[in-house]
Amino acid sequence: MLISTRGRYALRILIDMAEHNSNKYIKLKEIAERQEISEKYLESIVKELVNHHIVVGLRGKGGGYKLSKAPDEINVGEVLRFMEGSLAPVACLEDNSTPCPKAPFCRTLDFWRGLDQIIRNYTDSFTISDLVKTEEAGNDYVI
Amino acid sequence: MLISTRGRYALRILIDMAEHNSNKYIKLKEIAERQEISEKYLESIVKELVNHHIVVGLRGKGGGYKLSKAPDEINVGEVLRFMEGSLAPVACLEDNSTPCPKAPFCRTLDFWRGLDQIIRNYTDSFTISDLVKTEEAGNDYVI
DNA sequence: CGTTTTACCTATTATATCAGTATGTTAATA
DNA sequence: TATTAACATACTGATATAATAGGTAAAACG
Repeated sequence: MLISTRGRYALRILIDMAEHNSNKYIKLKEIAERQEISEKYLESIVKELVNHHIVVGLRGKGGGYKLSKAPDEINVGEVLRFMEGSLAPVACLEDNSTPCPKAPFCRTLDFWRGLDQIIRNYTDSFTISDLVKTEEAGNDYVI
Repeated sequence: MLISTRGRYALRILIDMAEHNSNKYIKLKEIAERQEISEKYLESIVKELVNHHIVVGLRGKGGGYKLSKAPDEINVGEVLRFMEGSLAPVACLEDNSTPCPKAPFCRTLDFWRGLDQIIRNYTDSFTISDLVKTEEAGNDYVI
């Protein structure tokens, strides 16, 4: 049931961009260094964020990436869903899945539907701005 | 985020046993035929159910497996958790995980904790008896 | 007693996905 | 025209999944 690095890193990229948001383009190299993730690997992840119009890229000097909308307009569930392909717990609940012939007799289908729904509701209730550091909240854990 | 066949098949085995519960031992071959799953593969799954005292086995003629407790005493979340190893969405929330040094600054930890919790609450709210066919409910889907 | 039956035990394997690396190309700026 | 940084494509090692194969132990039956 683990969320892969693609989904997790995508959130970290977006949070990083939201926290360093100055309307300028941010180099991927900067993000990679701050987040301690391979720049090359991040490229493949940012590519998807660009394809889904969550961020925009600009090439050349002074280029980089920036958010294409406000952090509170970027839905966490949506991002996770396209980065992971799906968040459904079983294949038959994924989009574009071929209808299961056993569905009419399936004892577990409603259980899985319910699980799928609560995951959907929960993840959809967050935006990137909900995950961004506010004041010094992040240090409350330190004694 | 997919639940593997081990978790799904385990539920199907338990539901099958609950529906054919006559206090007698049921041969794995029967279950394998009804569920259309390889008997050999089911063996490795039932083994875990035996280890966790959910079912008991008896060898020889007239042997097989039966539930070691009533269906309404078998918790779905518990079964899924030990069959899957864990249902946590991120490794740092799994049992016995080494503490993450970044936890104090992690922007996403609370989000993942919340997700883990709703999955836990939901799956723990079901028992096998909730999944068993009641009357002809399973055919309600058929027009 | 010995044959059948069925659970139990220990490898081995094909396939796919994950997580990343490597190398090169295009476009924007200075 | 050189530099910068995004964009594109191909490849790779490791790991997990979903099984299969082949055997051993114990309970019943005749």
